[in-house]
Amino acid sequence: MQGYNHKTIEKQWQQEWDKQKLYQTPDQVKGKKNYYVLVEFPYPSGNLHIGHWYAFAVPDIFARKKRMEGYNVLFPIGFDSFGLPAENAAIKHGINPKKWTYDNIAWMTDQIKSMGASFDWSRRIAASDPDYYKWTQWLFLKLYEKGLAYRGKAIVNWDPVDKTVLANEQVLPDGTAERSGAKVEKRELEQWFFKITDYAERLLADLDDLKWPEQIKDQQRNWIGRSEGALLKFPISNFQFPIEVFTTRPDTLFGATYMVLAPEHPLIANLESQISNWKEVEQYIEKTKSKTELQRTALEKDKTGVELKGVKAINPATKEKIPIWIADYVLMSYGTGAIMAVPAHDERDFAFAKKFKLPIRKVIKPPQLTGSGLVTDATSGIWGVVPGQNELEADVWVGEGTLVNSSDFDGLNTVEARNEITAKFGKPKIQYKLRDWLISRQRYWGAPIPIVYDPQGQPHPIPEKHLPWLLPEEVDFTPTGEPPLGKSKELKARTEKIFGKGWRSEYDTMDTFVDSSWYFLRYLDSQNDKEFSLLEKQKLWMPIDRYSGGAEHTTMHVLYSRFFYKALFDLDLATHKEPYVQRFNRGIILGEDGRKMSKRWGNVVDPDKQVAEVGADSVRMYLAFIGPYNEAGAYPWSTKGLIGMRRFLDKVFRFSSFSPSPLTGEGGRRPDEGGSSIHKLIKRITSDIEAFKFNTAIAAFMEFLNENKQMSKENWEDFLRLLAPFAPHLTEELWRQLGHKTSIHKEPWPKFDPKLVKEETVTIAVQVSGKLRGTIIVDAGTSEDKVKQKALAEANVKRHLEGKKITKVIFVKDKLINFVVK
RNA sequence: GCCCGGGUGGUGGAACGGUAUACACGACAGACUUAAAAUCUGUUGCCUGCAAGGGCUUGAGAGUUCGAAUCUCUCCCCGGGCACCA
Repeated sequence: MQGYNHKTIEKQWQQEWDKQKLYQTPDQVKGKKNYYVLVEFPYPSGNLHIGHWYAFAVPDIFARKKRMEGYNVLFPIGFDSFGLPAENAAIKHGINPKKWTYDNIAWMTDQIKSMGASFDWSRRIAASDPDYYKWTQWLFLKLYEKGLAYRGKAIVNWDPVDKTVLANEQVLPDGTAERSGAKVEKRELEQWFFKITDYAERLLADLDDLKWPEQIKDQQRNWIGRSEGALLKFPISNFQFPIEVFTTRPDTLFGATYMVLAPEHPLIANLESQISNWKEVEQYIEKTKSKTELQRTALEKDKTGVELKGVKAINPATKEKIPIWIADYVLMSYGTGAIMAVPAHDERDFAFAKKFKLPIRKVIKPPQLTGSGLVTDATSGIWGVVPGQNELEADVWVGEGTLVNSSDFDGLNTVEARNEITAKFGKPKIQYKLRDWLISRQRYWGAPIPIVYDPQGQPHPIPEKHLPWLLPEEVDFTPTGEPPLGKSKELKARTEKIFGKGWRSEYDTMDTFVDSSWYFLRYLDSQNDKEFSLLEKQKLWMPIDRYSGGAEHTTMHVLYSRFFYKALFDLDLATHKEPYVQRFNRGIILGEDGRKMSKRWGNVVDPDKQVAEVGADSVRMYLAFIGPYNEAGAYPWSTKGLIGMRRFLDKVFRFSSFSPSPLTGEGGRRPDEGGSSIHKLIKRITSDIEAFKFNTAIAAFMEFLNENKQMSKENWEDFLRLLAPFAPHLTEELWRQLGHKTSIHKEPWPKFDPKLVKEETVTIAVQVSGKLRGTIIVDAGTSEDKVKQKALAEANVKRHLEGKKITKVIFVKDKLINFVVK
């Protein structure tokens, strides 16, 4: 028997750790600093995926190492257990979503426990527990009081066959419903929003101080999408209200030759009596409504639009009357829903102007042409295209330059002109792409929004004493057009009993991103039924030291939870400005064929099966070895590689059996004579784990074992301590075999002696004109002169220096010597 | 189109501007075995040479430097995010 029996070992030690409550984390331990390691809590989909292992078992290495270093480490776990799949299972198979969810949680809990991760299960939470969502509702009410939760109209996807609202993912690219196949319509419904846009500036500015990977910060910046520009007003002839536009290029105002309104723009209806082609306009608006967001944007450059005939706008700078169009390339949801079109300096406006033969006027001279003498004359046909003659080849210049055809502003550069034109014709405005967070879901399996409506339809918050506002249990899921909660007799009776006849509860539930926006605070005080998370406890743990999760959550979950936390901070319900000190996005594990794991490809790796074959320690370590964990790469699974890792652990196991028994003193190992090598290993492992570079740490273990055929008991014990976070079961077993009565996981992290880390001898590269011609071995710290002497004595170096003159010698201590020759 | 990452052996990947290809997988050869598996040992970037050695090599091309996978510029390709955002 060459290998070890992982089945017995792993089960035995997991039970033992559980019995000893080894990973239960007290709020405070005297003399220990608190350290919070967080992984995103999983959705209880029903079965553990290899990705879950990657997400939990690898950061566990880090958590364990921190614990051994003497920190009081919180490494909690829970379930993000509200959401659509439970409800789909209910509709499809008639299973109760609650039963489905909690069965999954029970099953997955066992699966997660098989990892041997050091989670503190005593703090476990589940978003769908009334104990939990009570506080989700309570926090909603806090935001509502603060004016950060409001009701507004929003357009939703409506399935006319199933008579239900669909999530965007349930609408196929061709605009039909995934389930019913019906053509999805748009409906405007009253929805609840969180005012995340109020925090746009802080969400953006505070990124600067975070020590996160720039990539993640950039993605958030992009998503927030800050633009500086101006609001400008264009009067409409014979009409009292002007059209207001947002533009980032007020400097091009003199080139605005027409205007475009989004088809949904409210002004259009007010202008009906003046519009001579109203029928055509109406048709266009109808057509726009029937398009899905995807269809509307998929058409890309092929622009459509209709002129509002009979009305004109006035360019405030040139006083010219310019036509007004409506077109769906202008979005109601950004800026003011209207634009001034400057076809000479905007590619979209240019394409539109060409198609509909609208005038193009150049007002910016590109810097390249300055002084070239090529183009100076506005009548030459190259500068400033006369209305009606825009078929002439004319290019778009969207860059900076010098103003022309702009009356008093001629000659100014675009940057100056932006300020001056804004000052004269409008006012500065900062615009964000970020929209308010729509949290209403016309769904069952979520936290009910704690709002009731009086008989007049006015919303009222549900008083705190009625929380949790329970999700009704017996609900009919047959899609009928009525929201599931609207069909609950119990909910109706409950509402009327508490609030009075004619009152009704809100039927929508909250987006699950609300649940996950504060879960990390509940772990700190998971049993508290008086507070969502005691501030005193938050002070002990927040902010989170390391947060590791999927790259797909960068712009949604991470941004939402930052917003939530900031809002709580403003309400004195949180202790810091930012929740996460460090955030890492992990990569993904691909199938053995290099494709994304999918039933379709038959390349799904089942972790349970792998664990049964080679054990949890091998799976953990293989995943840690597959690539750098601090980069969000995509790594293909390799069963051969996994077996290779098992081979390494078997080697560790066999190595141990040669060690001297503390009882008998027998064993084939001599005391380590060098004594320094383990110190180098300690140094490497320590810094690699800290940097989340588990792959190179494991390589270091392998090298060490390859190089050291024998080892002192002390060094061997240090080796096991270092390996303990990676292979917690095997190291525990070997540790106990050495006679120790307490767990290796309670051992202190080995320390290295800086003096012993230094190499005694070093290999120095000898180069001639930058090319390697030999190596010499010298004592560390040998002076330039001595190295030079020895290097020049090398035969091969001599040969290359033959007949050449050394013009320069570059010496890098303990590294290299380079003779530059002529 | 815009914003980020990347491009290194047959494969996953290592390399503070200083000996490129650590570690692992795979492959090949040998030992053990009746045999296979397992294990152990050795070889393994490419070209050339009996050997010592020499030449080439980090997507392509240029530049900076005594010295570049690493820094700069141009281009090509791959991945991720955003996208008619005015």
